[in-house]
Amino acid sequence: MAREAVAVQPHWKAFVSRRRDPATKREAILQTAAQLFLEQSYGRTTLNDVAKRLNITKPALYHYFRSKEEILLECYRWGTGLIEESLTTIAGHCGTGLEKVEAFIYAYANVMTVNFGRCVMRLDEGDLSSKALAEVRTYKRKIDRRLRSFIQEGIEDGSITPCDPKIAAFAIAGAVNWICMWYEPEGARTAEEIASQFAQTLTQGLARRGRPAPHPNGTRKVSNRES
Amino acid sequence: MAREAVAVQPHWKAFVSRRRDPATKREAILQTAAQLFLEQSYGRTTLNDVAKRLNITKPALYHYFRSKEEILLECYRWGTGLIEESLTTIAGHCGTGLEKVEAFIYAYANVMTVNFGRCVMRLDEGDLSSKALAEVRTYKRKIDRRLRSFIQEGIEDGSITPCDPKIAAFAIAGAVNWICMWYEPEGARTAEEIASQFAQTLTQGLARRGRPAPHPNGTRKVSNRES
Amino acid sequence: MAREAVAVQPHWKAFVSRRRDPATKREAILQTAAQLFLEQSYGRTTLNDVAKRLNITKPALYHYFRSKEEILLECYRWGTGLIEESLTTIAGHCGTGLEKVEAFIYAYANVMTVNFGRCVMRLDEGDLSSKALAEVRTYKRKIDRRLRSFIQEGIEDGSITPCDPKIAAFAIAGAVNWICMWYEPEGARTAEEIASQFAQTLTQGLARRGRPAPHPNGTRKVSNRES
Amino acid sequence: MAREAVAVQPHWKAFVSRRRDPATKREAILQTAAQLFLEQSYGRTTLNDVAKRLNITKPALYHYFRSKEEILLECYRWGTGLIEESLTTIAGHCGTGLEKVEAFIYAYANVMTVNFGRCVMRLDEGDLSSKALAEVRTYKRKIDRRLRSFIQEGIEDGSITPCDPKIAAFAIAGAVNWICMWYEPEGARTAEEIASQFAQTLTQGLARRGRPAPHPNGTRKVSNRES
DNA sequence: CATGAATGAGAGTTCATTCAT
DNA sequence: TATGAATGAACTCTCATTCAT
Repeated sequence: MAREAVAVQPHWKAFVSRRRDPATKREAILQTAAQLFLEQSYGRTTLNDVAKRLNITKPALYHYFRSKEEILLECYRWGTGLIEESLTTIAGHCGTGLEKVEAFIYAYANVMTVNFGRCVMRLDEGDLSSKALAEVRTYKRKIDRRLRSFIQEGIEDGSITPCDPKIAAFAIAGAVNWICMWYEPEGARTAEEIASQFAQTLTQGLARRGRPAPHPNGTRKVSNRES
Repeated sequence: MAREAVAVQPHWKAFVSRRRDPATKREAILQTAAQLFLEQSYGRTTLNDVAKRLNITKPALYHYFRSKEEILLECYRWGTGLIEESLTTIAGHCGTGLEKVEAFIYAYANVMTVNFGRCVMRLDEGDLSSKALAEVRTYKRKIDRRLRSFIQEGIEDGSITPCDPKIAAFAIAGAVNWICMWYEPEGARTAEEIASQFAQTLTQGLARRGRPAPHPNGTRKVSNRES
Repeated sequence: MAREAVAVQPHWKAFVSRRRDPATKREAILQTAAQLFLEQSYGRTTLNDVAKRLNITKPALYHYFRSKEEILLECYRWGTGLIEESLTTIAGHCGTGLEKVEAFIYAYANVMTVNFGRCVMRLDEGDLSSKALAEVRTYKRKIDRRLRSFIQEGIEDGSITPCDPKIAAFAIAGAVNWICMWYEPEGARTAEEIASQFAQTLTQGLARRGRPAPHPNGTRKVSNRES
Repeated sequence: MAREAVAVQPHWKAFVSRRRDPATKREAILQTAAQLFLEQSYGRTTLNDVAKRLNITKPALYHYFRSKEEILLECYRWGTGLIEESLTTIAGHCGTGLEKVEAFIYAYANVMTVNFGRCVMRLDEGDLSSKALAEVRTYKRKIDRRLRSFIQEGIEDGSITPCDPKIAAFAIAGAVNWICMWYEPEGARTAEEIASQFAQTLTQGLARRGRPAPHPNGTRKVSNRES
């Protein structure tokens, strides 16, 4: 993957020669910016930081992007693009609703471990202009709707326990989105391990199967749901 | 609760009289700041914004806080305080591990619907100085360990399916934390409804009980984990 | 006049004390800026130049004006204000059209010798935003219409030779506006001398009275107006 | 005239073929620059703007001109050249001083309707380096002296009313220079119409002939200058 | 105490100008 | 030759922070 290649060969190498593919340079800038945004927050990342890490000067960035915000927006676009891509693949595959949800969790979890994916969920939307915000919101809503539709399918085909698809989708999305907050590329678990464990936990639930659900007495308000 | 009172009586009223409890004023500032941080991001919120909304002047803020960052840090402290409080209550209660987890979800979900709680999870930690960051991280870690210990208890007392408590805790925490991203005080669902639905979904899982777990063949990457 | 007072006591003195009339300071800034705009052009005048000449710092200017352009616009407003003022006075006075035109020339010429007046005519309108430009244009058009109406009156009451009021107004306005280009406060002629000579030249014409006016017959370039 | 030809065939066409007279290209650049300087002011016109309108790249400009300022200076030179040209012609023609002044007005007015001429009078001299400024001032002074000498001649030969030639020259020059501010090539009046009307107004004056000059009593400040 | 005024440091952005190909 | 890429210098503007009253 290009991503890996770039990781191996640091981004600033894209700028050693003047005659290098501009698209490569553009991506190098985005990668670097995304990383810095995640490390220090968008607000504290200056264009100088970005430039310095790429061994170029600040105005050089303006050959590739019109403004700092455009860089931010492109990170969002790239990230949501990654997600949509896998969603489309999943939606096309046959399978029960539950299977689709599992596949969603798996794919999504993987995206959350790469910088662009993390940007989408971690960066503060308040830093986008209202126009850009609208665009990003549209992407996110599309993703959310997809997940809900999978759950709905599952309820209809009997693979998923009847529930409010909206809330269930939020729970799942939340769990998976959160990965971007604690995942560390150098950490003990691979992205795949995390992804499959998440699929397991969220679809099967925490409660032990084969015995009656426990009596939730004592827990103040938890709805009684046992048989 | 003070919080509710303040909501009814807007924060700036705390400053109408010179003879008002300084602690009240301090809290009013924090509440206002927290709200603005959530609305516009920390970076885009100026102390002028805060002051203006409170009908006071900027330097007046410096009577109550040493710096902008201190305000931010106090928001974090207040939010984590709310969480710890309920955790201690829960830990003291008897019950199975699963029950404790349920109670945790319920309590946590509620905290995520108030501004200070949302700040803890939504604001970008990159805006904290490294010292303050260390402090906040300590709080968060403590919360995370508590949740893991509940899960561990549950595994040991048989109420929870054997699993990696770390990952399970992340899944649950993620789902619940995410509430702060989409919850709207004026929305259709009350905080309590959300909380109990979440407890349900996360403990029981999505998959329908009483039938064999579905065959996830065909779904590209989902690891085959049953039988 | 305030203007004179300020000239005697240099503008930066307005800033020696922190507690000075803000309006005075605002005007001091405007005066200084106007002078610099005339000396170096708007584009080459930096806010630092303005600040330095006033012995204050750059951001202090932003206490009194929202932007550099606002300073420019205010110069225009002040200048056009001076003109309008005298126009209104003149219009009210009785007298033939020609007398009004003379009075106009006289008053206008005087305005062209003070900085704000010079700004109105010398600075490049291209440096105004389109909104501000519209405003300024409105002012200028009003002035122009006034002059034309005086000429029209004169034609009607017989004090002015029949002619196209539009062109005549342009000729007069041009001659007088141009003063701002060559007038030097320290120069040999006082503003009043200039003003009255102009009134003379423009109303009576260059040509010696008492002999027939020459024939400007349609001849394009140098008219051959023989013997 | 080259000027006309270029107007018909837009300037950028000069660059369609590589084998084109470099002088033609140089002029095309100047024409385009002059136009932009007049449209947007020198300060706001970037070399990119110029290049874009000519469909060439920015560094290409540097083949023909050493710097942006050189372009500006060349515009001035071209414009003053046009004026001098006609002045020499006029000076050579026999005729009274008044006739020469008329011819001057006529010729000058025409120059003020073409871009290079307008540049000379409209652009802010503050944008020139001091060296270039000195050069331009020399040109302008020469023109001014010429006009004054015509007036002086007229006074001596009796065709012009005795007056201060300096002031009179300023009045005339001002009126005519100002044309560059309001003249629009597409406007209702042709350059020639304007020119001859101006000659009329300025030489004959506004005041109606054949009756005594009016009594300017009542007009506040007008000096009483009649007998 | 509280405030209007002021500041220093730094951000994003622009642009004339020059390499390097 | 002619150009895309890069730069350095500068400018406007912002904001947390602190005097001075």
